[in-house]
Amino acid sequence: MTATDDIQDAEPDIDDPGDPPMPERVAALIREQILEDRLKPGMPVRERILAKALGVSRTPLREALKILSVEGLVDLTPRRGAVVAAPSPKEQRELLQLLGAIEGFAGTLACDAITEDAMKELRATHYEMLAAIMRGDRLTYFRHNQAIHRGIVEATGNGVLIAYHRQINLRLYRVRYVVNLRTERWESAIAEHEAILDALQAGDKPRIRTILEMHVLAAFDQMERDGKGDAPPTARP
Amino acid sequence: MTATDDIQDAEPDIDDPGDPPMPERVAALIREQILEDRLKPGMPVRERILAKALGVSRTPLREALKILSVEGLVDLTPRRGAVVAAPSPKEQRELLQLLGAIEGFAGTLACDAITEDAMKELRATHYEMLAAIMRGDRLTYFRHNQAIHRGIVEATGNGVLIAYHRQINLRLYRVRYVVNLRTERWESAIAEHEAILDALQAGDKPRIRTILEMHVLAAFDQMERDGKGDAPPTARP
DNA sequence: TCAGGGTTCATGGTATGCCATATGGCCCGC
DNA sequence: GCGGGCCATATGGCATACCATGAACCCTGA
Repeated sequence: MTATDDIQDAEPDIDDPGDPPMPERVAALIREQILEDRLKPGMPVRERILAKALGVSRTPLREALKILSVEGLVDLTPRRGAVVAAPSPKEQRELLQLLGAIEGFAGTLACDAITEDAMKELRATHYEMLAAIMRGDRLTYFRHNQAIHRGIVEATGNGVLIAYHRQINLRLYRVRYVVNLRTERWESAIAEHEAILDALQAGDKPRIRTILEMHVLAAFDQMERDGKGDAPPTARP
Repeated sequence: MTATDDIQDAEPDIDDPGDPPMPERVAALIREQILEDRLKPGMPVRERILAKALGVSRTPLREALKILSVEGLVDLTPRRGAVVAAPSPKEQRELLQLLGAIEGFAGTLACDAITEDAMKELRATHYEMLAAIMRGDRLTYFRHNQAIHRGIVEATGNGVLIAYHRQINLRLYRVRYVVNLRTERWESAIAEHEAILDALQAGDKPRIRTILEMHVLAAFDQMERDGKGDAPPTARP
């Protein structure tokens, strides 16, 4: 199955001249395909074919690829085109470390900046997450889990922090998704989340920072131990 | 003076088909122009003119602009083209906060990871920085200052961390340059640097983190107090 | 003289065509 | 029979041409 077969049945064209520039719209579409795992890591992205599939020319598509390249979602090698980025375990761990550091720092800022309402919303999301666990709905659990982390960062009101957190999260989305799906450490994850929210409410900055920095890596190291069961890269020529 | 007048006397063309792809080379050139303040914040970047000045077509130039846009060095508005990014004071502070957070975290990692040689090299650079101060050579001081911070991050061996640190630093380069040129707090900056290196050698993680997180913001708040004397944006029609 | 509208020009956006190169298959020679 | 080199083809890279849109300027009428 080629990269294009996966995307063939997407919107045939996107000629809607809405506000956002076309390259960014194209980038968003490809991003989506990557996140949904329809474009799998290591899979080559063929310009002509994908451009035709999306109903755009090669020019905006190439610009979209440049965007995704800087974002770290695709690897652009000089004369060999673009392949969906397949972070090595080492790189995954580095990204998770950075993610943890950013969230930890955001936590300390959020201790001062978070509003009552936002705090309540986080608690509410936490309960929804618990509900999803009860139902064994791993996808919903994952979504709420992400929402909580995102919520903490957004509570800082630091737009730059939010943007970079989002970007790094994108690069890890697939990994984290797989991890969250396979890992059985729900109980400890829940405990950590509760500790995070408590520390946030109490304004205990060192504590929330420590927990958040460790929390993200925990699931990864769990996976490493399991033997990183993951779909192999390099799908096909 | 237009954006192109500034760049007119650059290399007439860059047809050297070296390894790095042309859009990245073009991006590097524009980056350089921005960092050297020849392309000033708020200044529009005209595709055709700049492309001709650089001896390339519009296509790779546009791709370069997309790269720089994701990096945050230029702002790309839908039908109005690209302008050199002019971070607001708020955004500058947010970026500095994030930079401090990354360096602080890197410091804690470096406590464990740094080698003897790297440590000695940092000390050496520190002394070179002191020498530059003695001579009143602000530019050299600035370079060595940056080198020390970069060195700490690089000592972690975390490639992702290094890359993001570099990127954020680029977005702030001009600002930090101006700040370092105007500020008179050399003494306290030196003291902080010495404290950083001591903490690093002693492996005092909480201390190095605290210092680094504050250190970067200090100069900025100094500038804020001075009344952010900076070249005004929006240079020409 | 000033204001409004229309026209024109320049600029960014997109599509397409040509070129160089990398890859895969095939043929020839050992 | 197997291996290496050559050729064909497809792919990415760049340049260019065309199109649509935004802005500035001028002309005209009040």
